[in-house]
Amino acid sequence: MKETKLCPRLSKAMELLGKRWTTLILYQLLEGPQRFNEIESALPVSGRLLSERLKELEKEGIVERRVYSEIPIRVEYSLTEKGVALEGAIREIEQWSKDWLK
Amino acid sequence: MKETKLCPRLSKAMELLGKRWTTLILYQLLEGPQRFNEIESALPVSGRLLSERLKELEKEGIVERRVYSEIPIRVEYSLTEKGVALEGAIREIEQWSKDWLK
DNA sequence: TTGAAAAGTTACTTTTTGTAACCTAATGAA
DNA sequence: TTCATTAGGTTACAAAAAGTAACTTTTCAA
Repeated sequence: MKETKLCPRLSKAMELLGKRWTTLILYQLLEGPQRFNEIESALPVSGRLLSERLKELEKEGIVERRVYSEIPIRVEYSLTEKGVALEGAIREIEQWSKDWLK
Repeated sequence: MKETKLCPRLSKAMELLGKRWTTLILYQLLEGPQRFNEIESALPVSGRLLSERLKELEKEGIVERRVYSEIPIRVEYSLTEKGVALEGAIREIEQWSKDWLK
């Protein structure tokens, strides 16, 4: 990879948000905490990638994973404060898509 | 690919913006019209992908390509009205990255 | 004893990316 | 004349990421 004059934080942000499915997963979580299968059903993403993305987002402190030891087990994902802070950006994209696409 | 209840326009928006480099290229073009090599130097993206992305963005009416028949040839890329309309979203991401990353 | 549900994981194939070399045309230097 | 440079790409090939489907584990209910 080349060197760049680009702001490293924006660059990092785009490495996260610019990954396939990531922003749609966050959009989905804006609705409130959701279980793995709920997210999987709401989006055309496979379990493999959903699992991978949620792990990345958890590692970055954007999403929180909470396990409820019920039977059968229940796992809920929700946005952290850092994740909720992305709502403005996501809503802007949503609005743009309404104004300018098709 | 599975069926989904997801808004097809947001989905389409993320298919575009969620592609690697796309948003950084648009961010770069917010500075004003720029030549191919300028963009290539500003970002850690290769000529192959820059060319591919610019073509996609042009096809979507987000970026405009203008050729000046000088010697050597000059080609400038700029945002269309549709492209400029993304500024709000991009600035939100930029601000979030400043507030929350590292 | 068979089946179902939740939350993943594994194995394998297809697409995308990354990297580097190459192309064309014009100009200018040695 | 031959070589090098500039601009704006394209090609070929290897490496990484994504898509798909089958499989796993635990627990309970039929």
